[in-house]
Amino acid sequence: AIVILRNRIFDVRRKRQNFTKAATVILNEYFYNNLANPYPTEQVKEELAAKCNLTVAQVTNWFGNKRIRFKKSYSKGEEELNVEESNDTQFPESNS
Amino acid sequence: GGLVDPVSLIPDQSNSVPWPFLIASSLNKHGMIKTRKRRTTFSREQLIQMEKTFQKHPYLTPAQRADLAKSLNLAQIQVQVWFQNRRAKCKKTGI
DNA sequence: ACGTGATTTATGGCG
DNA sequence: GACGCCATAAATCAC
Repeated sequence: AIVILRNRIFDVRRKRQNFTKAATVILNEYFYNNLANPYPTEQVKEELAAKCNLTVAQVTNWFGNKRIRFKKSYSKGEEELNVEESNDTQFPESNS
Repeated sequence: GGLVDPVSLIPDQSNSVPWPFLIASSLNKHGMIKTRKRRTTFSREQLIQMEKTFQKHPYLTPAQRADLAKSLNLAQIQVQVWFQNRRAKCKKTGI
């Protein structure tokens, strides 16, 4: 924890490194065993984090990325849901 | 002994629809599915100005918000949301 | 160049 | 009812 804080303060930039194979296995196991509801509670996140030797924030990020990427890969190749698009909600444009 | 295809680990629930493949979308006033605003990436100047303002006042009054939005050519809601997210980040990093 | 972990806009719910 | 916070979606960044 202190190391993390020091890294922040001293702007220690290091390469983003992937999680260990073991950690990925544990996270995937939970994800696919709970596909109907892949939203671990705070407590479960803590348990997973401990088992994986990760922070809770990292576990949260992992599930966020996993959900959206799984959904994308799953719906890829599936038939399009025909969704009515409405032009009636317009947003203010911003120069970006 | 190779790796198992993760999808084969999916428990047998093929007759029930798993998770958000039935998404509860919100509807607009006409009962149509509302389209989500595309995520815009703010310009460097916009970010610099908002950050500068944030350091002075993490919470904006409506008047300050209106002025800032106007000067950056952003919608007020975008400025408002940016400050909310900025506060959340502040809290997350503990700074 | 891509994959994957992290960060940035935007939404809905709740207090 | 406007506003803040939270968890999250989805796009984007960046190693």
